[in-house]
Amino acid sequence: MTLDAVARTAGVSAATASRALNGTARVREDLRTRVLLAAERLGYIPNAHAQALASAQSSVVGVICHDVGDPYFSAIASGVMRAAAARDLMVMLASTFRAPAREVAYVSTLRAHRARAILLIGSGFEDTAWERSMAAELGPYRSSGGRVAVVSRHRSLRVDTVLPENRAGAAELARALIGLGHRDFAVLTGPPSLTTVADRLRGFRDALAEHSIRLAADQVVEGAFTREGGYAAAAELLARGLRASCVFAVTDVMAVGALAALRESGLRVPEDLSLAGFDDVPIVRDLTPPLTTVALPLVRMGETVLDLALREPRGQRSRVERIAGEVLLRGSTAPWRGGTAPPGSE
Amino acid sequence: MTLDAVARTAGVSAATASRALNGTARVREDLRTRVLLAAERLGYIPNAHAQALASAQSSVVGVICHDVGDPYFSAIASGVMRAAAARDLMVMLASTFRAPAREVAYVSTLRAHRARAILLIGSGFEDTAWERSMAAELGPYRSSGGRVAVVSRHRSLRVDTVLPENRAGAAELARALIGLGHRDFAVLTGPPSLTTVADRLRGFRDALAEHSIRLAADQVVEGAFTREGGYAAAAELLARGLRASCVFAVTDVMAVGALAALRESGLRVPEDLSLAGFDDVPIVRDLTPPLTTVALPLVRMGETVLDLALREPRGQRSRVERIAGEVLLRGSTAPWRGGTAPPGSE
DNA sequence: CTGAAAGCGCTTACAG
DNA sequence: CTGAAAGCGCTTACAG
Repeated sequence: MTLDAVARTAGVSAATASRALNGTARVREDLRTRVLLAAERLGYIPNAHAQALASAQSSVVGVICHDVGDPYFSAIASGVMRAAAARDLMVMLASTFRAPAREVAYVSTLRAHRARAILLIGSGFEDTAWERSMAAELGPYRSSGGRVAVVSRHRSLRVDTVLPENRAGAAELARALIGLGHRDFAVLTGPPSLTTVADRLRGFRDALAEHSIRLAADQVVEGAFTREGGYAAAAELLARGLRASCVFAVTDVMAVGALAALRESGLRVPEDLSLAGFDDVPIVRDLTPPLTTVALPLVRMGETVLDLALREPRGQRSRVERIAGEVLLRGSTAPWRGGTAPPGSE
Repeated sequence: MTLDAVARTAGVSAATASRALNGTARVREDLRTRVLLAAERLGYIPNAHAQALASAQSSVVGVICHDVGDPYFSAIASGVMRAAAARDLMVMLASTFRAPAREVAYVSTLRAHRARAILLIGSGFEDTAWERSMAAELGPYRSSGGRVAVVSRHRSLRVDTVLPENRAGAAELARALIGLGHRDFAVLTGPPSLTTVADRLRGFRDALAEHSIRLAADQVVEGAFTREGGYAAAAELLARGLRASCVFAVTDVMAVGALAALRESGLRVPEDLSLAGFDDVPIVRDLTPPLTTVALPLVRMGETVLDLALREPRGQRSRVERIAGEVLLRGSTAPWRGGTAPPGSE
């Protein structure tokens, strides 16, 4: 079924059929009707590739995340999908399974598909080699009209960014925890090359420093950015000898794993140990106890990043949409030792 | 950057350049090298649309699910992504947000994109009108070489299917629960037009009937297929007057909502009431108590459905890959009233 | 408003 | 093994 066939059975030229079907130009009413009818009758479906080739623009946007199976990305992706549907765009989704090289390769593939926009979800890497090759892909893409937007800080990419305030959020969380009376902390952290990890750790540390609290080196344990990573990190922390009354896992997903590990070792949360995460992925409010965390509006961030990518740029500068995190004190954190905490928090 | 430009700077014809780049035919070694070098130097990226148009085949597969934000779909999608990556295929993902009409529309769009395969994830609808329009899309697509595969039962679609044994799984769960001594059950169910809901409900009911247990009409409450749906359904059940010692939510996601509602009303799980779900989505083992459920290998199902779609069909018959569910008795279900249950289960 | 024609960037018989 | 040429199925100036 081609346009030509439709045109022929409608008794018009392909040009007219195209215009009638797409509404790109005025077409005499009766011709229009005939074309539409013919298309309907023949079950005509346009060839998106031919359209893209002829018009030099496609209706797909590319989204690259680390793993759709992770609730953080799945929530953001959900927001992107919603925004894409509203604009009649299709989404090409790629999971890198956390391999930076694959991320670059996917950008290249997305360029081949002439994606109207490319969205990088998920933390950037503080890795010069990676940045260089990523920039090498993104540069030509953008100068040929492609739009790029990212979620999270990507150091030198200079692209439109939806920027969760990781540092401020972690700092505020730390202050709230201090407000509960805690003075000894441990941190379960992720791969240090991820900007998200670096920022959260730094914010947390800075806020502790405000109160002259130091984070002992052996109380900071690194793990993979997954539930299993959180589990292993917590186990390692216990093996090293826990000297904290409160543990901060830099993501909720890690916190979930940590909770399991702590439980298995016989520790009660929050009675023996408080635990906090970051992100507020959908499930953590349903844990027992519900997890204290820094809430990010993940779905909205997904909508925003697509909007940002597609919105007409006004100048040279890349735009940054800051997203504040909201500290949610829930059941997984308790006042220290039965509550010597001051009433007003902080 | 076009193929022609590469060919020209390499001093060969476009045909040769194409063959060298794609490895589709033998090319004299020195020419091949020159082409590859030229492409590299020019930063050549092929136009996937032109390739698809000229070769009449694309390298994308389409996936339609209800909502990527839901852990069930996100896990399956993760499996699809992995399988797609292994085959160097890109995935076009669509979320219908549970609107059947949108599902049909997406199939049409995917046809326009000449997707090599279309995967329908998520339950079918027992709705004749829907089936008719879906079949009207799928038929022409398949006879023009498109592959289709689905997860879950889609009544009359006659396509390759990854079929979780919902009925058998729910029946086995019921037997295990009866084995714990329970005799009074309530069910939190989803939209009855979904085949998944119908099958699970039926399997559960049938197994109860084997033991002459009837499910009272007012103890079966319908809710949306979401956490909120489960929450509301549980609340409604309580409002009607709970007369069960064990509640079965037809999906884990609903069970999570139900657990919250039960808790809020002051009921303890499993001391006052046992609760079970279905699917074993990643989080439920981390709930407190961990949820009893029927485990489905979701990620593997995602891999399987893509493999199935792409595997060369051998005959006319559609293939069915049955997936057994494994009953996992965890902490959310307890023996009835302190355990009159027989030792061996069942 | 309508149509003939060129062109989008590739691939692939078809000759050589 | 290599190249000239046709063709994939559209869109869109350009005339009329």
